[in-house]
Amino acid sequence: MEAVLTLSHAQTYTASLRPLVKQTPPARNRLDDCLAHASQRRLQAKEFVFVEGDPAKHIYRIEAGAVSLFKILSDGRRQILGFAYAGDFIGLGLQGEHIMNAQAITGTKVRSMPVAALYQIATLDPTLSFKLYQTIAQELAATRDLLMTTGHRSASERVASFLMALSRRNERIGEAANIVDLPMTRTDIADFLGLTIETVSRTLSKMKNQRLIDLPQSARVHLMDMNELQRIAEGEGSR
Amino acid sequence: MEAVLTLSHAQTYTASLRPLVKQTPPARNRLDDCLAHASQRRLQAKEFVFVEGDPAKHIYRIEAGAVSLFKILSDGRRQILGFAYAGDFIGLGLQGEHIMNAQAITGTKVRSMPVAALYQIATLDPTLSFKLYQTIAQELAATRDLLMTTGHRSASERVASFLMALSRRNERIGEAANIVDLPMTRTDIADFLGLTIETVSRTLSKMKNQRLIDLPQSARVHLMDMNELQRIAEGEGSR
DNA sequence: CGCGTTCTTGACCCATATCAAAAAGCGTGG
DNA sequence: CCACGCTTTTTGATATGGGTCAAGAACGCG
Repeated sequence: MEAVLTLSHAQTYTASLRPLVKQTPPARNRLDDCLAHASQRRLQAKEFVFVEGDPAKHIYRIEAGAVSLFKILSDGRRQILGFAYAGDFIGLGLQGEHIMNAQAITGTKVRSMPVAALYQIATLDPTLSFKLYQTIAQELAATRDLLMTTGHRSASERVASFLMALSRRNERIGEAANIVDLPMTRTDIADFLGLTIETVSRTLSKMKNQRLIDLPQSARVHLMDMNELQRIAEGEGSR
Repeated sequence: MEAVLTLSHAQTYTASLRPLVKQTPPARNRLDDCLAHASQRRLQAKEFVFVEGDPAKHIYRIEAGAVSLFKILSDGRRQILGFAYAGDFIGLGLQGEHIMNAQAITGTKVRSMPVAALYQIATLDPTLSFKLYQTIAQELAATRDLLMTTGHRSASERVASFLMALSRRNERIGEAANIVDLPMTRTDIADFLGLTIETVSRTLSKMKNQRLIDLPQSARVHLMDMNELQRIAEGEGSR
């Protein structure tokens, strides 16, 4: 438990910093201004945006691609805490060090700005502080959701709730709710949901056989029966 | 994911609002003043301090006893998110509704003050806002810890890390690190760690047989080999 | 002392992990 | 365009940790 404030990313699971951007036009403009001048970086899959222990001097906005956020346990096991996509902010640490790793899962573009600049904007626009507060509260809620998901649920429930979360995200950004892309590997999904890759794969295959989903490619899922998937995600399935 | 700020408790696992109280004498005094006048409530075991959905109008400081904080899944399963003990604050919701339940696990005394009063104190002492921010950041870290614990770990690892967390808390408040009280039931521990009561019980019995702990009473644990327990907690045990 | 609750222990079973190998993608270079 | 090798995914066979069901034992508590 670090003493300093370590809000260290703005995004897990389904949450997003988007509300911040939407709800405060002045801050949004200043942020965008700042980010427009900010340096852009291109990353290949598997490159790191930042690593646990790095000084948290910048925040990053993902322009394109996707990033996984994870911690490594002392025995080498990995827990992915969330995925961040285009439009999301990550690395929102106000001081100290990053307390997790951020790694591109596909080709990714990010823009970065110094945390100090964010501070300054927050000074100019006091509501931004509150928005930051909201963001971390949202993130806490997302982490709790994940905890509930991995704590007691079966493999089918976990996978179904993962797919439905991605579907809801698509809906939110105006894309087809019934077609879900999986830019992350099976290993990433497994480490997020607390399963093994084999179980993730088997569970998806089983859902395919049950005509709940289709898998035209391994990185693309068609949700055929979203009602049933939702029921399974909520634990009302075969249990 | 609620839109409003829903910092809804100040305490999970090992974290505590104590730093806030320690580090800001002016706020501390005002808080204490306010709490001294505040109404006290006595609760028996199993009585609720507040329930999910209640309007979050007050914050509570636990004067004596212990409280569990939990959410109920749609299928009835329960996830305990943390335990709060004397000195801890709970129900720190700034607006909206409580997003979890708080239930006494033993006879408990709490004092409450209106959230509005907290607001006022925060206005007088701007550092309090930052402390609140710290508190929620700390809670996020605690929730992530719990996620790491329940996500991938074996029963022994979970139980060991639970015991060591309680031991560290004892150390922090100046009590014997090697004697741990378990005011909560096995069911509570199980719902916290994502196990069943039988597995919790068996794991404790196994540790007793291995002379890692002693169980003079079911609610009291003597940590006989804290080094080994720590190793197990970190996943370096029999794995 | 007796009754209800909680805890412990035992026997069995099942979901998921583990180990292993085949199949499917996918980029590279000819 | 195909062939090659590497990585990722899928599928199969088996093992096992913890869940489930059941029955005692211990512990309050009136």
